[in-house]
Amino acid sequence: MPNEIFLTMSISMLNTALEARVQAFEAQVNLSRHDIKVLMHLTEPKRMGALAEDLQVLPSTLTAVADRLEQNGLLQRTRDRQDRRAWLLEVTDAGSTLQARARAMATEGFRTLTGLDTAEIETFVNLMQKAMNNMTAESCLVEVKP
Amino acid sequence: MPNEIFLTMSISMLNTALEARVQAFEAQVNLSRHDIKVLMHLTEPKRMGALAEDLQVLPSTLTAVADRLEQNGLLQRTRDRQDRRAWLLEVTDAGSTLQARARAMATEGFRTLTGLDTAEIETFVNLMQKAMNNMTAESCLVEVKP
DNA sequence: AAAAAATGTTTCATTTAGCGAACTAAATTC
DNA sequence: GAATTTAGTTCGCTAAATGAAACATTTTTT
Repeated sequence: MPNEIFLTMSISMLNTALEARVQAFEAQVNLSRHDIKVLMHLTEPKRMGALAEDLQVLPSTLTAVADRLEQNGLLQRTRDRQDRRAWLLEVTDAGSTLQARARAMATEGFRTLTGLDTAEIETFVNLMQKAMNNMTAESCLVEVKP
Repeated sequence: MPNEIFLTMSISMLNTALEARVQAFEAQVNLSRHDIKVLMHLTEPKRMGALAEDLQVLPSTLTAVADRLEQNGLLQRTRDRQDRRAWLLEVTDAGSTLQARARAMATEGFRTLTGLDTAEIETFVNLMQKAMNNMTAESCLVEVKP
């Protein structure tokens, strides 16, 4: 099996396992794992469109998610002063608290699941940083559009 | 941001991007990307239950997928001689051909998307091998069950 | 040996998540 | 100023997954 295929399949399986581990947390915070994932991507205030791009979904997909997170007091929508069509999504204090809990859980989960040590994790980070840079700089993502 | 969080998010984004690249192929072969993913996991004959475990879904999820792949002549179901309740899924010649095409496409896609060179890919494989071994040996996957 | 429990897969109703066209309002282009 | 494009929402639709129940078979218990 070519290395790239092994990696593609392994990445998928690891991703699935990491997402599955969010299951217990879902019940605790009354959010779906997709909602949690969206919240975790809000490391800074972002426009709906930019967030959709990050997550590679259509903006219409995020409307309901933003509604739920807003209703749960975890984020707030504010108009972008530079373009009154646009909304900025910003995490609230409650949202930050939840993000911190989710990060702690995910950090521990990642280690438990993969069994990688600190040096290996740093190597992994270097590889993924290069991959992420390549994905964005080269604009070789498949653009999500209708 | 802790390394583990960066990795968790990057793995998710890379996985999404890899899956998105299957889109053109879907139209060519008249299968959904989920069907293609299931087919690609059949590197050897497997039981429905084992395949479900690999993919971390319930067996009921795979019934319709197996139906479509069988109807397309890409796999066949045979009874497991060791347990007549169980079905073995085995890729047909046509299925192997499609797998080969998908592998070629995914191999090229992986390189293009990540920009990683051969040495980096080998490092990545070592890390992922350790992670996969840990995931299965430690039985620390969240068991998928109703 | 018979009965009970467990397992493997399917069926089918339900839920969830995403798409995509159409819409409104705002910005940009001509 | 008018036409075109963009940002996000609405809403109908589809696909994918769950999960309980059913059936057949196997395994375990009595």
